[in-house]
Amino acid sequence: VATTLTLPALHPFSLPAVLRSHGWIRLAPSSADEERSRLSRIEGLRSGQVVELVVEEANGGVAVEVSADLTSSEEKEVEQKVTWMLGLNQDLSPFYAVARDESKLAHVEPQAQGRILRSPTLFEDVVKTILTTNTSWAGTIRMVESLVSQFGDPWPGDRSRRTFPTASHLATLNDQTLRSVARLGYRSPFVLELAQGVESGDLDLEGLQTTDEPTEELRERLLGINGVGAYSAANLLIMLGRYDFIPVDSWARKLVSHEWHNGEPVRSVEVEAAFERWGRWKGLAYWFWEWSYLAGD
DNA sequence: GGTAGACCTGGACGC
DNA sequence: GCGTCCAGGTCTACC
Repeated sequence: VATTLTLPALHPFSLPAVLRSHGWIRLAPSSADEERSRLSRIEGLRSGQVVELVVEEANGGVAVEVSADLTSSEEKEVEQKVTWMLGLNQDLSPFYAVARDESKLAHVEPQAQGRILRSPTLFEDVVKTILTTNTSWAGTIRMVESLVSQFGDPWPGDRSRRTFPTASHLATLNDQTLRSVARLGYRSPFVLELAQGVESGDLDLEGLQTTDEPTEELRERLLGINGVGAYSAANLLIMLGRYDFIPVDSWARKLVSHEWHNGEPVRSVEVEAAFERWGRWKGLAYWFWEWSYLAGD
């Protein structure tokens, strides 16, 4: 460890809660220990330097151990990336205020749930989201791992560990390579087109992290990406801190079906309707709901 | 504006 | 062994 940065977090904060927020932590180049108390990730900086970041909870915020000495601008970049990934500055108190009176959500505040793990760039999250569609979770893990191991930049400390590939690198590939090497199947042209759009500047994904435009317009932009449909757009909006839509997939339908419809099949309208009363917190209420199906009732 | 059918891939299942 | 199905959907072509 050459550099240690400490970053504050808005209270309440729990690193394990963020790392458990969904499966993202299991996708390369991120990983965690068994207890989900420690995040490790290989990250490429704008300077070209590739580092390992190890994040642990400390003093109500986090301590970030970096494998190399950093310039001040590199330090700032790491701070920004980790802050975004973990949502350190997210204020969820309005959500907690409405969640207190709902027994199925009463756990969120005491357990500091509500932050959802993000990738450092929206580009990476869009790619990963596209790679969750119409496949099994094992398939998603495999496809992401292929992209990283084939097209990521190696970390000098252990060259078998690599960064998530940049848009500019992926943009140079062709459809056949993504199919035959990374085994992305029909998703290959989606990922390629996305990378090329970002690389050319036609698609300003990273600007969406901070835009204040209405959620509906943001959603339309996301839907404009080939390969991103209703589910993916809702998923990405949640990562952007907009909770007005529910990412309805087969899993969501199963949960809602067992929660309120006796296990009978439900459509997406039923899923949406079930959380309508949560307004702008709809997506979070869905995400952190204490499902009876999972509790084994 | 709503809905069949096709779509890569690999693992699970039936026979 | 081999065919079929389908998994944390989306696009296109039609109504």
